[in-house]
Amino acid sequence: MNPAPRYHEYQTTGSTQALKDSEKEPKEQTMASRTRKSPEVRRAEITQAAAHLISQHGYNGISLKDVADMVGMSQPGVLHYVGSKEGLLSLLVTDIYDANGTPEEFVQTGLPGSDPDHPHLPAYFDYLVAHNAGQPELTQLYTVLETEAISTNHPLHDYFLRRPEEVWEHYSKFPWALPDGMDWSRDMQDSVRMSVEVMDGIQIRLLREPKIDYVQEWNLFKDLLFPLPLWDGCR
Amino acid sequence: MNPAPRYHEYQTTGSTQALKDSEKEPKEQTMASRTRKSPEVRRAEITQAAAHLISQHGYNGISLKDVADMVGMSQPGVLHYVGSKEGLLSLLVTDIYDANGTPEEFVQTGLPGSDPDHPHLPAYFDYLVAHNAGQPELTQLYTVLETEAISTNHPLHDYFLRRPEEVWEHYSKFPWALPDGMDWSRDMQDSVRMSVEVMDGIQIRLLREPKIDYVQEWNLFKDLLFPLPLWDGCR
DNA sequence: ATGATTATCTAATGGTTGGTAGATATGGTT
DNA sequence: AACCATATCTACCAACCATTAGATAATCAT
Repeated sequence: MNPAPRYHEYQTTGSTQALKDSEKEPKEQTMASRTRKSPEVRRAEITQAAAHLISQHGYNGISLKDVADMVGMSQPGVLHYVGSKEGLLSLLVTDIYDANGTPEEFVQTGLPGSDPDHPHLPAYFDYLVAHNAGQPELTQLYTVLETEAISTNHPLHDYFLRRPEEVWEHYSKFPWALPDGMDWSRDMQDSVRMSVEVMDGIQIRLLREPKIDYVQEWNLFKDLLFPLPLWDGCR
Repeated sequence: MNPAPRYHEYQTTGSTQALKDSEKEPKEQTMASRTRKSPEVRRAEITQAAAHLISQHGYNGISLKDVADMVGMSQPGVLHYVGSKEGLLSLLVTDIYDANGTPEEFVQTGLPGSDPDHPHLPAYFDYLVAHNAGQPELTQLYTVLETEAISTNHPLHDYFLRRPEEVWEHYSKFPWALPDGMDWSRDMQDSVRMSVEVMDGIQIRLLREPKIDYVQEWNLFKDLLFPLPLWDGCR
């Protein structure tokens, strides 16, 4: 009994992993039947599993085996799609990037009570916060990665290092509506930077007890950063 | 040549580590001479090395070997002091804990212009921020750990989860001076929570380009969170 | 049906990891 | 000078890691 496994016999994975068994996909696999899916579907599954695992354990905290287990295939199976562990992260980032909206989307769409030609910065932040609040896992993923990327040899180190400058330049491309007498480059640099800091701070707080509401918390800060008498006509 | 190493021959460590060679201690070790130090000194060296490495790469991002290399001894040598990798983290935390001041220190010491019997919350935050700004490595260590501890199986997970409540209870023990008509429990809960969020947000931003000044940035927020007309007499 | 393509697998490799066992040498005490 | 306690080392281990090589089977086009 229990002979040396013949070549094409499948084996149940007996993991001693940091991953809790309850977290694994219930992909029972019904022994000896390979399920073959289209690359698009598989890539999506892998991305989703990676997002879930990395948002919880960080990039350094997971292995390709963890992802493979969750998606119900072997570790080299995953590697076939992502090329390397770093490839997994790249795939994840680019995938999320074009699946989520940027300011353009907001500017085109607009928000109730805002002039599409002259969007308001605080209104956009409202939109952004609501968007993030509705995707807690992705938001957590971002928070985890942005701190993990402190390490100079982390694949995303440079990306996050340059982030503030990139954010500012990106925002500067839009014709934001401002209170009378205010100048974008002169007066809004602090506001944008501080708003990002606030959101990062709230996102850390979101992971703690007792729970708070992202939107509600942001509104408290919004009243401070964009006070009503001044921004009355622009909110 | 290159015979099987005899038992008591020392060997130069040939690492293929994630740790840059330039980061290693220049402990040349002059071959075949064990340097024996007092446990207190060694423990301090280990703590310092761990703080440095973990603040940069996270707990998951380093190995005991990394610490050993930096401190100039073998990996089991380090293990002799910390017992396990988790023990290293415990040692680090408790060590930092009693090496750094808590609000008590401030309340006793006071600050220029503040009544020792009735300290002011914004004044304490000024002190705290200045303290943290002066210890960038420890501050970064805190930021890294608090996000890494998102993972439910991270040794510090529960600690950070409970942090907000603990902070509030701790602060609530002091006879803070408040503006007229204000009640600590009723009116200051938001301020305390938001201040912590702001500091966490700033500390993330500190790791990015272009550089900002912690104290200066905090002052911007302080003016918003503790506005002058109201807190005039308490700052 | 046949065959090409390729998604997926098993097996194996070289390296690192945290941790253990036991030898050795060092510094302080007698 | 002899000795003890222990700090530190070398050697070893089992587990895990990312990655490669090559076999196999599922799907699709013909």
